Amino acid sequence: MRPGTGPAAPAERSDAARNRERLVAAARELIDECGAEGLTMDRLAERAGVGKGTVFRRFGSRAGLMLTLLNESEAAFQSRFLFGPPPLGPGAPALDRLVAFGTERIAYVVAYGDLVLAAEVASRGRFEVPAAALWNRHVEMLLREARFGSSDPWLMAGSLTATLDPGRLLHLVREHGVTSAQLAASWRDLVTRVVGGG
Amino acid sequence: MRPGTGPAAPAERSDAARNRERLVAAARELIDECGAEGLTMDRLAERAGVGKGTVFRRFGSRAGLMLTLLNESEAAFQSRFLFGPPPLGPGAPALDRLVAFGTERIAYVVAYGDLVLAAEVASRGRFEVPAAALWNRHVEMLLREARFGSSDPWLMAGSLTATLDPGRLLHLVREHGVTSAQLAASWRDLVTRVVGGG
DNA sequence: AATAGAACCGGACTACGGTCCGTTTAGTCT
DNA sequence: AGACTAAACGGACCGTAGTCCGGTTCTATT
Repeated sequence: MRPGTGPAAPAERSDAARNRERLVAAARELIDECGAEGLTMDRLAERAGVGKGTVFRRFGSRAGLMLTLLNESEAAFQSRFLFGPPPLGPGAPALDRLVAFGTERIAYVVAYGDLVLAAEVASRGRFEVPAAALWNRHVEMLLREARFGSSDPWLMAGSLTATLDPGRLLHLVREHGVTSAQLAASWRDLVTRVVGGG
Repeated sequence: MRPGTGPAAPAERSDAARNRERLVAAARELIDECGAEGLTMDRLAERAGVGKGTVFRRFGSRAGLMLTLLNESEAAFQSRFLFGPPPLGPGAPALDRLVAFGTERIAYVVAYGDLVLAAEVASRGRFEVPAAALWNRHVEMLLREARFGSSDPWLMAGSLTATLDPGRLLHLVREHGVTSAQLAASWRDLVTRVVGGG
């Protein structure tokens, strides 16, 4: 993905770089025009003027493509809760950070909607997304910091993040008219009880 | 699905009934032989000696088929927590019933594994499963009964049941070696804190 | 029993994600 | 420059879920 990341990254070939740019640009166009569900791998290949094999070489799968498209904003979100200002970033009490984490995640999911959904389709991949492991650990750390006693904090963190599942959140918003504010309030309530009850 | 269910159920034609039985039997055979992922709609049609269109007429989709196959055991589970003996059924304190509900659900999901997973693939269908709505209401009722104060009990019930997502549970069991007992303990801890903190 | 029409049947067809492998091309080394 | 190698390329190909429609079979009505 990012050349220069590893110690022995073998330098991306120029034609590959050109095609990657074309593909990403074409993908953004298609999503603007037809929505995320209108983006098929065949159409993308045709639009970008490359073969279908090239698309899969780049991104591995449709989910991988979506992940790439989300990469920027996803990375921004991560650095915000890892290094950013409180209450999301370090410096605030753990409970406040937990509440902020959920609130921001809800806003993120609601904003990017279909894209997030499409990124987690791969039946096997729904829990292999590297970001998911990071969130889990982050929440686990905050639980420990909040003196979360007894029981396995890692499992509890998984339960809490499961609550933020994009499919669920978007379903509630779109089919039941639930607002982001209500979701955030419910999250606050949940984590407050979980942390407070320890 | 079940003839005679509705007030004006137009009586299933005999050939349709015969084919339905053949299909269900063939589906069970195929799952025994190849596992749930080895059951394709084409193979099923061939095995049952009917056309592919017939399969889709009966079940609507692959997820619908899986739901049909699960129907019996699912119905048994439902009647157990609706009418069965305590602590799962009525008669026990709400918190005990909540704990029992999660424990039993976890056991159910781990037992039926792939089948449950296959039943909820349909991206749109993951929350349209009628049973899901029932569980949600059941948990909501128990929360209210436990004097769950402040915040929306329906949303909180949704959060709690999201925790029991089959994909998540099976991932933990299969990829991380978590046991049903650990999952049940985590669930007990979660609901205890949620109810206790109200 | 004959008839009409609804329900059912089958399998060809489409769209899609993903794989494969023979061909081409960008870098590198002499 | 010329040759060599590894990587990238492209599009034919596959398996799958789901749709469609012309032909067939059942059931109700008379």
